[in-house]
Amino acid sequence: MATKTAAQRREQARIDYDAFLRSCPSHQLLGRLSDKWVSLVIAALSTGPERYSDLGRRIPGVSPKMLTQTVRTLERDGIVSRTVTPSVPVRVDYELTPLGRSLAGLLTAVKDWAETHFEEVRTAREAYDRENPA
Amino acid sequence: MATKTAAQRREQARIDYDAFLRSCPSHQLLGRLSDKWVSLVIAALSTGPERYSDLGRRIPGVSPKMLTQTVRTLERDGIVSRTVTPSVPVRVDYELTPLGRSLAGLLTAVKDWAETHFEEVRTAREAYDRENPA
DNA sequence: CGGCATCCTCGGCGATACTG
DNA sequence: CAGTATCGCCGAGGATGCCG
Repeated sequence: MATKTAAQRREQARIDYDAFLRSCPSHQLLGRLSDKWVSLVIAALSTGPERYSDLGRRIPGVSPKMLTQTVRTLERDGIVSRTVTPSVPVRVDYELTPLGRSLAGLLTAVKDWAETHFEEVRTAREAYDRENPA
Repeated sequence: MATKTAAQRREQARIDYDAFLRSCPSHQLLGRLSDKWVSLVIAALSTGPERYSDLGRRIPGVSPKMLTQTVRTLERDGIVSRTVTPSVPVRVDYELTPLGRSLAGLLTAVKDWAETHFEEVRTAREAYDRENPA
């Protein structure tokens, strides 16, 4: 068939989107921040440096794998720094870089927003659920 | 065996985490915002009301399903409003509520941060990749 | 046009076990 | 202690088709 299917058109859109992402820094970083654990790790580090296992304990439900993965990408992006102390046993500390601290400030603002407006959201949800009974 | 395995301990942690989430509004909303499309939809609406299909076009790569899903939860949370004009064909407009607009301001701040600091991030990535080949 | 139900895939993530 | 390697599952999300 000569005419494109909806799927083909959307795939084209995906390609365009990738190109768009490559040329659009902000969306790239925005996407990174949308990761479930990223905000939690940054929040956990915003009060000061933390060891690997302490981090794991402060973020309930995270697996070692995801913790490492998250912390790695954040290190790569220059958001956190990783310090290895070659004692026995080894000790590894993670800490927000200045860059990371500036970002943490913004996330804190979002968190504060969530706290102040949660009541409104809850009310809105209840109203919505009342009007749209399952 | 009487002693708990690591998995059991983490599952317990998950349960604790769920309870924590239920009692901790900010993390609940934070989680919601971590959704990939949420920030994009809010960003797309921050410049003004938009029709359903226009939204879809302004957010490359989104499927109708996800667009609807995202926009629904945002409506439920009182972040966006949905206006149906029962003409033929139907016309549906989405718009940020005042609540949504206050949130959009914060997300814009994050976006601005991303734009200002993207160079630093890029540099950090290159340095990291140079030191950690493959 | 806008939207929902259904099916199906595919990769993210958790569990487990092993190393420096 | 701080990871890495491997496997397997499950559910988010894309494709498709049908309604108001």
